[in-house]
Amino acid sequence: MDIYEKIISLAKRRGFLYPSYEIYGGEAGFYDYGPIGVLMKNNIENRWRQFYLIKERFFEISTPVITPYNVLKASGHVDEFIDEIATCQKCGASFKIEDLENEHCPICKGNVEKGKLNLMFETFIGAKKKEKAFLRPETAQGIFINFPFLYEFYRKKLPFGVIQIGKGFRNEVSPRQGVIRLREFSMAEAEIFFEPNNKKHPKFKEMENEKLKLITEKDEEIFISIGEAVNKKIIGNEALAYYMALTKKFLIDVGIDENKIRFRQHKKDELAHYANECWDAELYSERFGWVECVGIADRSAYDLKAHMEYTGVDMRVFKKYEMPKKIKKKIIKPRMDKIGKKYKEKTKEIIKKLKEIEIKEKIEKLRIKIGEEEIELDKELFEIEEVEEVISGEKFIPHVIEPSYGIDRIFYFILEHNYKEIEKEGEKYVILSLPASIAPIKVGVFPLVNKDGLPEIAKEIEEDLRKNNIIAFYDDKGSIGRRYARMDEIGTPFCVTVDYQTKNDDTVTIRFRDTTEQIRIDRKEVPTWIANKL
RNA sequence: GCGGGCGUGAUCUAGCUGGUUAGGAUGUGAGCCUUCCAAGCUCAAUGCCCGGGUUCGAAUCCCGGCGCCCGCACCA
Repeated sequence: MDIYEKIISLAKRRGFLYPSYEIYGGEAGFYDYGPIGVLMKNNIENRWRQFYLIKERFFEISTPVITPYNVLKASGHVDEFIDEIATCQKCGASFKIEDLENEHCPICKGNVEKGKLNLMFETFIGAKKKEKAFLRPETAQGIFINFPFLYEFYRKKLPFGVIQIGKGFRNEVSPRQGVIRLREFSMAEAEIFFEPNNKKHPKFKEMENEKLKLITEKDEEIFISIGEAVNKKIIGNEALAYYMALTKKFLIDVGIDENKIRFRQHKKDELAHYANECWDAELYSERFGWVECVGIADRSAYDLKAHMEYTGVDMRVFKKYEMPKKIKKKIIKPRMDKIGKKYKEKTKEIIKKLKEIEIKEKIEKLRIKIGEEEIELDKELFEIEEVEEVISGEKFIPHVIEPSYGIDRIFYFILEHNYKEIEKEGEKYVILSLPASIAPIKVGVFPLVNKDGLPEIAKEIEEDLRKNNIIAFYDDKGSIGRRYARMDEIGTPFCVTVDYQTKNDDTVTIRFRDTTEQIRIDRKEVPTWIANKL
């Protein structure tokens, strides 16, 4: 059995993960989180909030999974997600149609069959009059389309960030490798809006010495501080670099092995349609090699611009100059009475066109195009006037930096990186060395033996811990060693044991998962002691 | 999606050249025992992925589906 098989087996046996719909034969690309798995997944997401909501001061929103057609048409997903593919009927190989030179398979010259590959799940809104829709392929669009509200909420100041944790859906061609490639998955995304020419982060100074292992676009591997990487223009801007370093900190915090993290830059041809620079945090698996778990992308103005063009809603922000600029310019003042009389219903269109024309020199005649028709305006139909205009600022579409985390993959890697097998009296013994903050169950509470009032005291302690919002687990089955082993296997960091000494001096032992060492403390201090370790 | 391998209680597996009640280990439950690391004893529950075919008879052979794994393709 290799590490992946061991983990999947453990995960199923101990209630972390179950294959979805198993009694119906299973469904590829879907996994259920069991009782222990949900506790751990929630802990990962809450640690993520600790970083982004608490420390970065971003607010979280929650938007629908079902997304109308137009939204994803505008964002480019409808066109970019539905690939035209060709499949060879002879050898079975598939190609993108644009890679095909003629109607024959480039490998075996067999005939090809053309078809569509739809990566988004389709659905419909409404029972009678059906509007086409999709399950969202990313949570980000929900944030972008709320930009005008959010900009108002943040009192019209850049930069600001908005986060969302939720489900995303991609109808993968062939999902495999368990929770690594799912059709329905959890993602945690932050969208941070910047002025296009000022992608600096206020806390960059604190982070600039953080070192990252980078694989650049040219496939060079370097170990470099983010400060230096930005200086040398290896990473495009401070904001990207900051969130890369923050991502590393987060991953280590939730239990990822520091030596198994690297950041790989997307090459030009693998960039998503919306991104102009992207770094993936990749984690190393003994089974799968390096796997992308976080994408940190500079999406530029792509999304806001797309929604603005599609809906006509202004997604621009206004920035005041420090000193208002005064400029002189010539404008066209149309003689409305004359134009109206001459062109009647076309007047509106003509005025609109005139506003777009820039005047530099004196002119006698104006030529404009309305549809196919060319119209010439004589000089008695307009006047040229020189005016002084005060411009107090400018409007622009903000740029977006987006760290996007695949929660399920991180979940798997935490298990893999913390899975330890040791020998204990000749037998295989499994310990999951999860960080206390991530551990599904925080503390096991046991009576040393099942008599003489010890179980009652242990139950009181468990109750006491739960009153303090600590997930504690009471167990009196089997021997004490077996109970410790059960807790070690699901990563419970501490076990409290009530013994005969407890009856004399009201102290209990606390046993540490990774060292099996024990200390003795007053039983009343147990909840506070545990809480301080989480 | 194509090709190959595989599918036995919750887990790991024996059986698979067709033939009694499908065997073991781990785990689980009940009870006994037990003064700190998967001890022991007694008892119990839980299984041949689904469907069709061949046959007197299928876990076993054949076909289809589903799932898992590997390779190719795909992974915005």
